[in-house]
Amino acid sequence: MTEPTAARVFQALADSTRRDMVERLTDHALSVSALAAPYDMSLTAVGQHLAILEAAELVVTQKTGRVRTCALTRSGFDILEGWLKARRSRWEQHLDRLGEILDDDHTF
Amino acid sequence: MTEPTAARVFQALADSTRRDMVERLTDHALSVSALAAPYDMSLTAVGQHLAILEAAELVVTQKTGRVRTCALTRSGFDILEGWLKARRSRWEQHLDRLGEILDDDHTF
DNA sequence: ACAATGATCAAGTTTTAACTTGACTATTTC
DNA sequence: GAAATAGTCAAGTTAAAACTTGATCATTGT
Repeated sequence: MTEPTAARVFQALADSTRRDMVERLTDHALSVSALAAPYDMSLTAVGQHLAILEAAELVVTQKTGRVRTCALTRSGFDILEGWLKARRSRWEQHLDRLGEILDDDHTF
Repeated sequence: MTEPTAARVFQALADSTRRDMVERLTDHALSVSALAAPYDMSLTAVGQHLAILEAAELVVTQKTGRVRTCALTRSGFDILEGWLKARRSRWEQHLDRLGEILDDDHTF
């Protein structure tokens, strides 16, 4: 619902449990309980993580009967990629100037 | 140095001040004071943010005299891109299965 | 019908991250 | 060599995430 800014996506992926959820959802969709199974935390907590992943548009869910099924969705990842590409292209325009200041070959 | 895992990079970029710092460093290298100038916080706080960006290998710094110059560096961004690409490619192998469960065209 | 399952809500606690203060060091500049 | 500038350190506070507990609800299986 809320707009999936880069802020939301980075915040969502900053947590290791949520990154692991994304990891596991990469292979197959899962119910909330199935998603929760490996973690040593309450189902409520998992639901809270899920809400954050949904707000970041990394995950979509759909409730059928009493089961909510969770799957990855594209938009959050697209935002991430867009953010990266934007910075990569701006960086390339300024190589020269940075080179003058830091003659470190790791310089972005 | 600490290894720049995806965890560190996402955590670093989860904070809006740090994202803004990256934003500003995209155009030109800056001293710590210059970097701190726009923010309504102590120089110490800025130094702490900087340390996090360095640990994530998004920024490199170099002290010459009493001035520390900060510039973007490649590795953190490469890790981010690698993480994204890895998930994109694994996702493509499972389109079919997800399609069965959620017939939502937003499905990742 | 009733028990079990899957999930959700409101309201608290705990843990972690962000930020502050005050003192201190090293380099310049006057 | 004194004063201003640039940055750093240790230790504390504040604010924000992460997580819990104890209900509650709707759906499904017996």
